[in-house]
Amino acid sequence: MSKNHFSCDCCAINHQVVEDAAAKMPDYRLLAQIADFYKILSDPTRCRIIFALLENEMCVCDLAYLLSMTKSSISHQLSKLRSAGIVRCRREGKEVYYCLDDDHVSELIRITATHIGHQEVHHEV
Amino acid sequence: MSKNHFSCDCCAINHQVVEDAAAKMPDYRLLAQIADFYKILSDPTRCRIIFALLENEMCVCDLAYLLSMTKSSISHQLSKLRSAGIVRCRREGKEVYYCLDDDHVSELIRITATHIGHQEVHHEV
DNA sequence: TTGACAATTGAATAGTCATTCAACTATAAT
DNA sequence: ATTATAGTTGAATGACTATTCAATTGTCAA
Repeated sequence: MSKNHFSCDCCAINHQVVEDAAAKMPDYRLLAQIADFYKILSDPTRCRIIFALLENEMCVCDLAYLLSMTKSSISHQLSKLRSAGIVRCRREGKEVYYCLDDDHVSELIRITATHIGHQEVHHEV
Repeated sequence: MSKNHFSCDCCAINHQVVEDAAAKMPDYRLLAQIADFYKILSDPTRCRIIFALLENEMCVCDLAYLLSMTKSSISHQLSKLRSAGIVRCRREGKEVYYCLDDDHVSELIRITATHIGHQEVHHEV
């Protein structure tokens, strides 16, 4: 994606402002983690899974049926959500039940939904 | 990306839970907007731009210098942030200055940074 | 007008990623 | 053991996207 992050093709114009911003900029590792976190939430299927699990745990079949998708693709996405620590699972017989594992995420997604929902009311997007 | 969202390869197991989730699921249009919103935040360059603009407005040169990237790539990303309503700009002579246009976003990204920061080490953001 | 610099833009490239498909594991029931 | 269902997994495919490159616009100064 990036070949060269270490050169720009110009000079800064407002040196003090740039210095201040540089001093407060989080290190790149944390920044990449933040972006990765948002990347997990940036897919409609994963968002729908999170919404589905807000109230109750569900097995893969339930989610596949609810979202009209194959078990395979649901399972792939659940795997990513699990790696990100957003859901966890438990096996019960043949079924594997998934639930949210991070209150922060449901909080965030509720805030965002409300925000965008309110935006819609005033000026349609 | 998706060829067919209208069929699953199984039946639901917990019908009541699925029905409840279906009743509370936001419509797909809102869900896609939520995912799109997160997609904007899911790129490290765009996250860095947002952090850079938390305190002061900056022109494209400043940002390019600060982030060690070309003006062109910064401009491309600013264009996306602008379409998403996250930044706005004003021209002053030859320069174009950008600033954040959405308190909600800076709030969200601060929350997330704190959350992730606390998860691993005690970074202050 | 000319030259220089700031910024934008479109096309091309290379990398990423969601879904599909097929093969596989795990569990339960007969 | 065999069969059926739930779920996982890896590879392939098609779509998407960040950066690069080249060309262009806008503004200022000489």
